[in-house]
Amino acid sequence: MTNGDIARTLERIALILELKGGENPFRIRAYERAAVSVRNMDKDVRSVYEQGGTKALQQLPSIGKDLAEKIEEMLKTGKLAYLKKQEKGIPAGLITILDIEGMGPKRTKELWDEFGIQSIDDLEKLAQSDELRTRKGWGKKSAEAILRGIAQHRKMRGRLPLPQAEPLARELVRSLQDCGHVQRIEIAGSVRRGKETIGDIDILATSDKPEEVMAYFCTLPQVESVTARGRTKSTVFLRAGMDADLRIVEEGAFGAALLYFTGSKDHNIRIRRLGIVKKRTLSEYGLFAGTPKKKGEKIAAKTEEEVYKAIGLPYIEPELREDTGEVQAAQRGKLPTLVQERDVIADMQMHSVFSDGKTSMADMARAAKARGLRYIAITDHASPMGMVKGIRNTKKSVQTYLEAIKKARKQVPGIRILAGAEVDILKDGTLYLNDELLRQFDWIVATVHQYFHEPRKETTARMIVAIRNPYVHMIGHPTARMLGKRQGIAYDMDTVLETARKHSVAMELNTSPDRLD
DNA sequence: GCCGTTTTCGGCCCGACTGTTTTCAGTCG
Ligand SMILES: Nc1nc2c(ncn2[C@H]2C[C@H](O)[C@@H](COP(=O)(O)OP(=O)(O)OP(=O)(O)O)O2)c(=O)[nH]1
Ligand SMILES: [Mg+2]
Ligand SMILES: [Mg+2]
Ligand SMILES: [Zn+2]
Repeated sequence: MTNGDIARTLERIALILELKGGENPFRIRAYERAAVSVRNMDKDVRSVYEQGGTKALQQLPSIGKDLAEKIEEMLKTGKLAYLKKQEKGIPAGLITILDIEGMGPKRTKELWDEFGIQSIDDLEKLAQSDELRTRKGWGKKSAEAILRGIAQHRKMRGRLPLPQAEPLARELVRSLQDCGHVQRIEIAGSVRRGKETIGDIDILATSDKPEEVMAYFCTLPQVESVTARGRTKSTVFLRAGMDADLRIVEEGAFGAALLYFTGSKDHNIRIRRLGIVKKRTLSEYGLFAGTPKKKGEKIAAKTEEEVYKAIGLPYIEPELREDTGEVQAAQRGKLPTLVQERDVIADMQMHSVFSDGKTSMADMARAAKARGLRYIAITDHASPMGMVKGIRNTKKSVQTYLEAIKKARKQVPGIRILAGAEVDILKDGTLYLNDELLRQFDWIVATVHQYFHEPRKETTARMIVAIRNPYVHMIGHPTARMLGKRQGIAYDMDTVLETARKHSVAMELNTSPDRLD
């Protein structure tokens, strides 16, 4: 079980407890929080457990004694008796109904109890029939909303990788700017936080004519259907197969609203609790004295910095706002400095037309020089896989490649060009190129391109063998994952990182949009 | 179920939109 598997199991427990009803909502929330915590954690839960047992698990945020034991059971057996027990009597399809917009646990349970629906298809038939309307509280519009929700669900593409979602968000912003009544406008939510995958697009704006902008938003050509439309907030379903939310606020509350709408939800809750401690209330409208019911004067709202400052925190970068310890770090003045684009002084992973690249070595060197990079490494593929063009495991092939690099150096003076290669790590951890060939390079990037599903222990050993190879300088795209397509390979990351540190081998932070590895 | 400048019990974020509601529950951000 990976962190993701554990998170999904905890989430499932939360959903089932909600569906059954009568459960303490805060207990349900505890399962949800734990799921988010495990999913966002930079540590591998299995490694934590193997090193420190349930005691160590309990040190993890939102994991206490009970959940530590449940996680232990999951890691040991791959199953969880508690979930099995709770699941009894709950049809599997029932939980999928919760994916329909507007169908929460209460309404789903009601229709299950009253009409015996067990799946989205059952729900659809019910909403199309006259039967539903016989029940108090379920009118014509309710049935329509259900059918709309089901139609959206069937076209929904699920969480999209950031590089696919961000252009959609930018396009929406451009469209809204054309409306003429938009003053400020920002992308918020998970896109602004730079999350790897995006559930929906969130946009915040100010306007002199909010109603008109909302009407404009809901009738954009990108919009397939409208889920909710109010004065300050609307939700639409895009033809692209994803939701978009627009929030419009007063100029004077833009900072507080941006803070709220950027999230994450758990970050919001964390900083709102800091407010409560000081007898203050934080919402998207600002930081106020008093409680929600007895709200006093406004203390801060204009900018995010101002709001953070008023609750005693320095500005926290959106990328850090996941409630993974950033608030505590901020309180202690220990926030990390994030890498900026201007920090990049070299490109150590570049593919030319010699393998799967689209550009010549010389053209890339020129472009790098123009961007002010100090040096680059050409790292064409060296892979045994037939379909990958590139460097072969022969003296002649390597010679041809190195000569091409030499030629590029002559063509583009004024930037250092390292002779590198991205060499496949074979099943046993050895490299595709033999040592005699490897030693002719300046820079060796070792990467996994096959045998993705080997057992964890073997993969850990395989990575260690690769790192110990004296010719290897860097492990490229360390987990080999592809966002939305392929899970990363599983190994004991802590042990591998420790080995890499010991041997001074770099771990690449691969920023290819579909890897973010 | 978790957690602690409210420390081991008693809280747990705050507000918008929808529908059929005569006063608010459910769902969602
Ligand atoms: N205070 C508070 N804020 C919330 C809550 N739910 C959502 N938000 C805020 C923070 C979120 O980042 C923002 C947008 O909500 P989304 O549901 O779109 O979440 P987000 O964009 O973070 O992730 P996503 O990729 O869309 O799943 O709204 C909540 O329950 N409480
Ligand atoms: Mg979102
Ligand atoms: Mg949203
Ligand atoms: Zn690769």
